[in-house]
Amino acid sequence: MIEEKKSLNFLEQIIEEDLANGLSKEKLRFRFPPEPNGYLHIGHAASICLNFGLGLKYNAPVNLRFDDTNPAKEEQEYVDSIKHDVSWLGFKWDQERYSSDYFQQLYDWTLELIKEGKAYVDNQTSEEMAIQKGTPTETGTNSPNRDRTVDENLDLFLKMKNGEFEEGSHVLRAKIDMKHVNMHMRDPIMYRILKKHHHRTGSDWCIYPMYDWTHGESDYIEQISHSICTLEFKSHRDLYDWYVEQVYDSTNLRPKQREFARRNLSYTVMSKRKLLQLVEEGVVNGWDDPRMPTISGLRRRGYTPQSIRNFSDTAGISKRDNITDVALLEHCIKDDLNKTAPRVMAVLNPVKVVITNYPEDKEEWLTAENNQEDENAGFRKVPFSREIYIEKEDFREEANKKFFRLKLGKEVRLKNAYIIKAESCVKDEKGAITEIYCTYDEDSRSGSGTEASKRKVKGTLHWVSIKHAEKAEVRVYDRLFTDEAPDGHKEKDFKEFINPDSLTVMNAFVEPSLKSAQNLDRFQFQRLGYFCVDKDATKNRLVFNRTVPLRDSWAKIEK
RNA sequence: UGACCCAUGGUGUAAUGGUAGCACUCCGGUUUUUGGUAUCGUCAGUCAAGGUUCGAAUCCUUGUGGGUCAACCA
Repeated sequence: MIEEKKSLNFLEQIIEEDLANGLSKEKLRFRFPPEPNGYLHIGHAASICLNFGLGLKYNAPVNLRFDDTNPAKEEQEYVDSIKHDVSWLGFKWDQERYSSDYFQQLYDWTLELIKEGKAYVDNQTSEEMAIQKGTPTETGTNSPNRDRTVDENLDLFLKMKNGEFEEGSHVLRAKIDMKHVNMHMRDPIMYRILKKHHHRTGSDWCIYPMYDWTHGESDYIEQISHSICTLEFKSHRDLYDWYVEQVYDSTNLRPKQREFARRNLSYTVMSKRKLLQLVEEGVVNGWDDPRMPTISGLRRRGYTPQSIRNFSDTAGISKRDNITDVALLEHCIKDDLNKTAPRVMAVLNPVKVVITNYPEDKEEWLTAENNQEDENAGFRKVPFSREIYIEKEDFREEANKKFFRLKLGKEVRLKNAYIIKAESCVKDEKGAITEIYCTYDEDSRSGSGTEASKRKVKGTLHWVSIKHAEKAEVRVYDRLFTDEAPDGHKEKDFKEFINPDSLTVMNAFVEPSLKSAQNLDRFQFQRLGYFCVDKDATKNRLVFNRTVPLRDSWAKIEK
């Protein structure tokens, strides 16, 4: 047996190294730490798949921790949607935690720090403090309040906590080093006054800890072995370590922050701010608009959890800036749906075909295979009659040999039905074809086993019987932006690249078996693509979203 | 005029001192009652220059290019 060794990404290598250096496997613990102030997107999915993937790989617990230290922006609604998205992706967290669970512990530790002379209250304006902070190339200068006595600091901090000061008037700062080369180490703010209602702690607090003071300590409290975040936090690592050092007890594990590059996707934007802009300005119809790269958008678009997980695994993890081709994501969903989606027939752009030698009042229910990629998928019945719809693009009066479809005097196979030959057509005053007259070969019924049924004809078309067809609204989506990196242009706003044709609504006809389709049911409309039922559908109105089209090599030949 | 991070085909990633591999995309062949799928194949890469070494994508130096860092955001 050949043991194929799968290569490790750089984070797994770090973990393996730690294990080799004596860290016991039981101590491995991870977390996914979203801030509940927005919806998750495909970039978050990369982080979710990474952290939960490590949990699965090492059989280690993974906490879902909401980083809720800013009551001004955070809401229960986001907590709910995040939990839904993570579950939908198929991951199970060990514990559901909130940074706000640790407010008291953080406060107690802060008192200790103040007593040790490692933190002080500053009541300058933010402008004054910003000036003293210096720049990346110039060192900072000390605050005039830096040398307050411990008693003074304790007293002022207590007053901050008790709500005796106005918002913005005082902050608590860690006393580190205003000349430090890393700006985050220049006496960072630990607490600010915010007299706001918190979604979990209500009005218990009017001081709230900042991210840096909270995150590492939360990791420490939960004993997270590897705290994985994106690269922009790299320079926070010094501070993360400094804070953890203040409370670290050597009988415990010291968490380790490591950073990876966030995942970018071509032809879209990923920042919460820009996504929000698209929603607020009505470019899209909400966070779950199927054109959005949000998890909820992808879900509504018809993406499966498995396809998103496959995408994350295939795209991998590294430390370099990247723009992953959206074609890879599309490949992953096609690959998944090809194996699982039932095939059905739908005509998006219909033209009427009359089969002149088929009896007026006859109808047949023909047998159709649900999915030839899945032998357990079974069969269904599809009605056939004298008048059917086919796609307009599937007929031409004349065409060259490369056109395998219907043309005058030539034959094609109707999928699961008969071979027909086009005899004539009718056009309106503008020259558009309105009706096609065909004859059929009665002996050629699919699956009948006759000689005629086995005849090789080059083209096979999908169709629906007019009198049995269901009407359906079909929403055909294209990429939201016309540029591969819409926010990668310094001189141009990303909205200049919005694709005006990202949504086309079509009035389609679908086979009757689709009448009972439920929200999120996924299908392959044969020869067209993968589609799923949209939440806008009702009992009396079918609505489908096109998830992704099938590969279309004919379109290429045509060019 | 700083510190730190990064640099492998068009894209995303492997190879951690010993044959530059995989996936996507593109292009072509075969099969096909989906111009789908499957399958076979083609094109295509180590940022540059030095150095160390029998041997460098890998180690060192210097460049070049890209990114990050100065919210009472996370």
